[in-house]
Amino acid sequence: MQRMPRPKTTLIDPDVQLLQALGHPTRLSIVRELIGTSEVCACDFTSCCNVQQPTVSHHLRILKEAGVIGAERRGTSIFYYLLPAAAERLRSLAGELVGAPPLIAAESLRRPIRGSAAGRPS
Amino acid sequence: MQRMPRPKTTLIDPDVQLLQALGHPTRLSIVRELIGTSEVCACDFTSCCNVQQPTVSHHLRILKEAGVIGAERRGTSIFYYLLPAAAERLRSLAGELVGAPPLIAAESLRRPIRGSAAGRPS
DNA sequence: CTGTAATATCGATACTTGTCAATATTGATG
DNA sequence: CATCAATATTGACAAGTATCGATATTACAG
Repeated sequence: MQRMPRPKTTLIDPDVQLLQALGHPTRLSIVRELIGTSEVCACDFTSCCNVQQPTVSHHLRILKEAGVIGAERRGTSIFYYLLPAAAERLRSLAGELVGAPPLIAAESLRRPIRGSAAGRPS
Repeated sequence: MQRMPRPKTTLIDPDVQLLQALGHPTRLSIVRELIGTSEVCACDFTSCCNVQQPTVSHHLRILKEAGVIGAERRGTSIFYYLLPAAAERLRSLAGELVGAPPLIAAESLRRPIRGSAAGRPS
């Protein structure tokens, strides 16, 4: 049977893009190198991440397109820095995950929802 | 030329695992379905996410292994719920990204960091 | 204009992930 | 035990991603 080519998802959700950008060991290392510094030269990531220069360049582009980092050229070097908005967006996502527990919690006290007899871990 | 097989990265970093788990449109949809509810039956994700049952099952497993959701079986159904720890960990990551700005910020007020002419470090 | 240094892009390949059909497992019920 | 319903697992394939060598681009110095 012929398999239909899938509809192609075309990632546009910026939240997914942000999480995906951070969800790679090399890229998270890059980001962590940038924490607490004002900027880092692109050439410095080659050593810390154990990958070749084209790979570093590739990851930097992904981080930039996701809005995690910004870049500024100075001479032949390019310096990258963390964008504060990235941390804000991540924090906002974390807040979203918490939802609105207090009001719901009051309602759920009326009857045990998960585990009528057995309890579940909080 | 024969190309050496790469050393195999074997993802162990829990932060990367968390971010990767959330960094997929279907999985983020699943998570968002769970926000504000106490629990959702696995069967309900099939409709909301436009994928087949085995695919839902696969994503639920990934979310569970990343510590994002928990599960409880009741009869033949399995109910999933958000783990509060996931939001905590995400918030903590967001905080990490901010670094320690107050002390650094005071210092960086003395001179413009990314604007002025300067040689590259080290 | 030539050469050099830093970074980006291209092209190929290996690895990883997402998806579904088919099948297995689990739990309830008669 | 037979059967049904819900979920998980398996197996195969498509699509995506990561990586690197080679090469192009960009900026600068002479």
